[in-house]
Amino acid sequence: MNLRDLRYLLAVTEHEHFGRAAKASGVSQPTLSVQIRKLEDQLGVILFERSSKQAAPTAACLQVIDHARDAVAATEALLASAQSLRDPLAGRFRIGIIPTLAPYLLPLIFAPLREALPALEPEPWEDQTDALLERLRSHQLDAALLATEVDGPDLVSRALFDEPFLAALPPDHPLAARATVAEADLSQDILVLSDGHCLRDQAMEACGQTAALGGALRASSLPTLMNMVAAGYGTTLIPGLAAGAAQDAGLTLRPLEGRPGRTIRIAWRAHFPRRIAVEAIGDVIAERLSSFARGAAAGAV
Amino acid sequence: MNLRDLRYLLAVTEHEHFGRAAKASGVSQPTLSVQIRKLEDQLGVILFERSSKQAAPTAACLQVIDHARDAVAATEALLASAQSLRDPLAGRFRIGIIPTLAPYLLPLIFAPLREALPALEPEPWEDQTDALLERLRSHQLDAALLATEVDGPDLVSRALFDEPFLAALPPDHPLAARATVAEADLSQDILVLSDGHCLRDQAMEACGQTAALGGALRASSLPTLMNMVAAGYGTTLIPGLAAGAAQDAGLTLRPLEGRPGRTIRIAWRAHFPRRIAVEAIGDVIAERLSSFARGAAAGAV
DNA sequence: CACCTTGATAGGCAACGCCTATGATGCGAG
DNA sequence: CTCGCATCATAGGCGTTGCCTATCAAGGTG
Repeated sequence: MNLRDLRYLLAVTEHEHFGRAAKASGVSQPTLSVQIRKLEDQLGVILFERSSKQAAPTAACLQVIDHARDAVAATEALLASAQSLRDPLAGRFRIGIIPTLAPYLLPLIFAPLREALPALEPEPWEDQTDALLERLRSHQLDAALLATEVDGPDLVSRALFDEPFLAALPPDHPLAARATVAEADLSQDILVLSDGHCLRDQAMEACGQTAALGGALRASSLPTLMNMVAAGYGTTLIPGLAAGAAQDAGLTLRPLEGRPGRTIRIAWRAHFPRRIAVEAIGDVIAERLSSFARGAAAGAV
Repeated sequence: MNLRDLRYLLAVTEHEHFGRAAKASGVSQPTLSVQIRKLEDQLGVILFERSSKQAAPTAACLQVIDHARDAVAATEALLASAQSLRDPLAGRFRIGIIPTLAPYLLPLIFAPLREALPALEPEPWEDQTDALLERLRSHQLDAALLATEVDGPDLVSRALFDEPFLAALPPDHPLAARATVAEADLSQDILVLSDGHCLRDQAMEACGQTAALGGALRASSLPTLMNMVAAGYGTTLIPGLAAGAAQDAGLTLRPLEGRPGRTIRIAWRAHFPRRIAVEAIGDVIAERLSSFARGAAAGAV
């Protein structure tokens, strides 16, 4: 059975006339006769009572036609639904973002995203790198903004911008007197985030593996960490985009010698079909952050 | 777009795997690949994210698939509905019956009909001949039991049995003394039915056109007519099947000389597709009434 | 590095749907 | 009563489509 046949059935039922139904369906009358006849054979039921005047739907036809209408309506709804999904730059887009980036990046890119991709409905999802990768691989996310390279061959990524690290100090800390700070100097009393944050690993790598082992306090979030530094418990290393928040928290910031930092990347599944949307989002973020990267580089000199 | 494609879509979505979906659909994997690809082109939407491991439905696919399910379900409902309508001897059968026949015939044929055609659901409709013919022509009836020939070429009929007329008299009527009655004798004080009843015309024809002109009383139904006769207002002519009811009403019945009567026919549209059901019903009625016809003939001797 | 699995592609074949032309039937007007 | 005009059905030819098998390309795994 074919949807075309059901449309023919609806047409003949509506017109009660093969010729007019054929014209309305855009086919010839014999075509309609043959197809309706086939349908009748398949169903084992006479659908129309033919006479030289008209083709009257039988009771069986009237009982069957509601289902035909349902089927045709469903396929038309399907088509309409597909129509609205055609634009890869439109619709829901679930994007994961790591916690040390989300609160500082999202406010910067919301407006540009809305302007560049007005039909896109980004749904941010904040979690740590491993969780994001798992959700990405299980199709629960469309893309993710990370500060690390992605492994496996099933995922690919593209660098969007470099985010320098800054030394964050209590205002009365000895290092606050310097214009720039060496990473090694921080390692003495550096505080880091709790397990799972990529920033924790990056900070420890930048300042030497043994750093922070003495610190029993491990903040579960960047704001917490900044408050702990402000309270004088030690120093830390913060990503550049959090500079404003750090200053609001009363921290003193200093560029790091050698300008260490992390690269923010957008990652997606290699076979993800809306790659166009991924690239477009990447473009918007890279464009928006290009001035930031330059400014940070300038400030570090 | 084709229903087959929608089934393929459902299969791949269910299995998330082209090979297994192909096997489940009873086609080869390339067939499925090509058809799904075509569907994607038609819809302008990527439905599956292919990898070497699996074919994961995209968000667009998941949004579209409900409609596909609806369409497939509707066509299956259609098929099931048609299945149940396949037997022309099953289901509703709207049969018109004239009022001077219905109350006396129906009790006789209900049981035989039920036995011979257990799946048939007869729906009797009682009305006068003209109304029945109109409803028959407008497809509001499937067949009609009449006492007249049908005109036009769009209707056909088949005789089922002959129903003799009987003279119905008040017990104290002079004619009640005779064993048989001549029609001409009745015309003096015959009472007839109101306009529209074919029995009225037949009675008047049997007894001469001018008969009953003097009678201002024209009963609207046969029971009324019989009661009027019983009350002594005159005589009448009743169809044989009503004999029992007439006797119950206290009338004296006498055979008519020359054994006039009417032929009960079943009529239907020439193109009516359930002719088999019509014939089957006709067979049952003719069979049931064959003994009656013989008995009536015997009684008239 | 070979092998296995995945989905995609190519070529050939049969079936199907469509067309035009024609037939059969019924109805109405002259 | 017959001719003409409707109706729907049938026949033959043609192009498209869907399907198959065989093969390819890519990824992952021993």
